[in-house]
Amino acid sequence: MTYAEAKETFISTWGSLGTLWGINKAMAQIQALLFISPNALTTEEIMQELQISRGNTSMNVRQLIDWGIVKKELKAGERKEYYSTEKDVQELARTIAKERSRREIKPVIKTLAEISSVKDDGTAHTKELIKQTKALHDLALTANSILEKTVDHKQNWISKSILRLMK
Amino acid sequence: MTYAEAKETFISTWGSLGTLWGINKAMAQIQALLFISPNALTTEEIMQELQISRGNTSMNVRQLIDWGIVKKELKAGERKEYYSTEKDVQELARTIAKERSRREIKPVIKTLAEISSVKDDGTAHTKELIKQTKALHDLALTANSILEKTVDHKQNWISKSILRLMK
DNA sequence: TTTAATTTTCAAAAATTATTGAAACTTATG
DNA sequence: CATAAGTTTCAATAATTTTTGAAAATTAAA
Repeated sequence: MTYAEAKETFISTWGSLGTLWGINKAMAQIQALLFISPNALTTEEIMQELQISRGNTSMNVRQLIDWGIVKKELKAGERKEYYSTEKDVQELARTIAKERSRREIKPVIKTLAEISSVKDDGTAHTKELIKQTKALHDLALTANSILEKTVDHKQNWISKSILRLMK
Repeated sequence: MTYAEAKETFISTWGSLGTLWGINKAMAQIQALLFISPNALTTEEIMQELQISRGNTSMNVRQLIDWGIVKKELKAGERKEYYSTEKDVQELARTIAKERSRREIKPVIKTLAEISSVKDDGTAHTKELIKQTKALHDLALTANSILEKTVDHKQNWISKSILRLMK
């Protein structure tokens, strides 16, 4: 496999994985490109490499910045903006986990709490709804708590010790 | 909140969450409906409750069956098929984790292994590609391993002991 | 200021993904 | 076997999401 092939495969694989997990392809591919690039890139370079429009690049870079995954870099004496992504995989995972928790999981937990406290009118339907949404609420709380602990844990999350504990 | 409102909110919330995570809305909503239903439902009932077509129902129920989340039930003396979903949230989480690992994570790990073993031609670009995809490969392997351990672990995954260990 | 480089916005177009519904298929029953 | 109940398939259509590109906005330098 040549460098060019490896690069293309990586960017396209990352794009597809993103799509599968509800992240748009351009956004995932921009992140992939920055992730393997030794230096920060300009809008022009991103457009060129991924063959996407200026508007698309601008919007998706902004989203990546909103997610806290990409940073703007300004070079002395240059007008253009340069973009770079978080290079440390663990920090990257932490940031993504934190954001998905904040944006998606926490709001669902709140909704589940409301739903599961619906007044019990004694019917089987209502009883089942309460039982099941309570169980889901519990699971979501615990899973989210682990996610958050993981996120705070500065060193070696996904540590060998946890793995050992689970064997 | 009345039962009807709670039910509607649950189904619609679950559908939206699914969409956000790359699962189609109808599929997520069918699962949600079965999840809070005290008894197994027929195609007709699902269509009726969710206001979706027969074809849509058929295809998405099939997908849920493929994922191992929904089971067909046959009632003695009845021609119709009844569908029910896994009711235990932990078992549900395990099944979903296992499937996403098998379908999505493992193939990516394989690709990352291939990419990261590209021949090092000494350029900065190649060196960075190798370094970064290796790191990602490592992370994915560890994360997937935890997922698998979790899945095998019959009792109390996401257990209090792990939580305690991480505090 | 004025000009020019660069980024952002957003309506329109394109691409993708989901849904419908009717025909084809399957299978249990009289 | 013939019929009817029920399920699946899939081409056409609809809905949604993404992308484009040019105009507007912003900002740095002349």
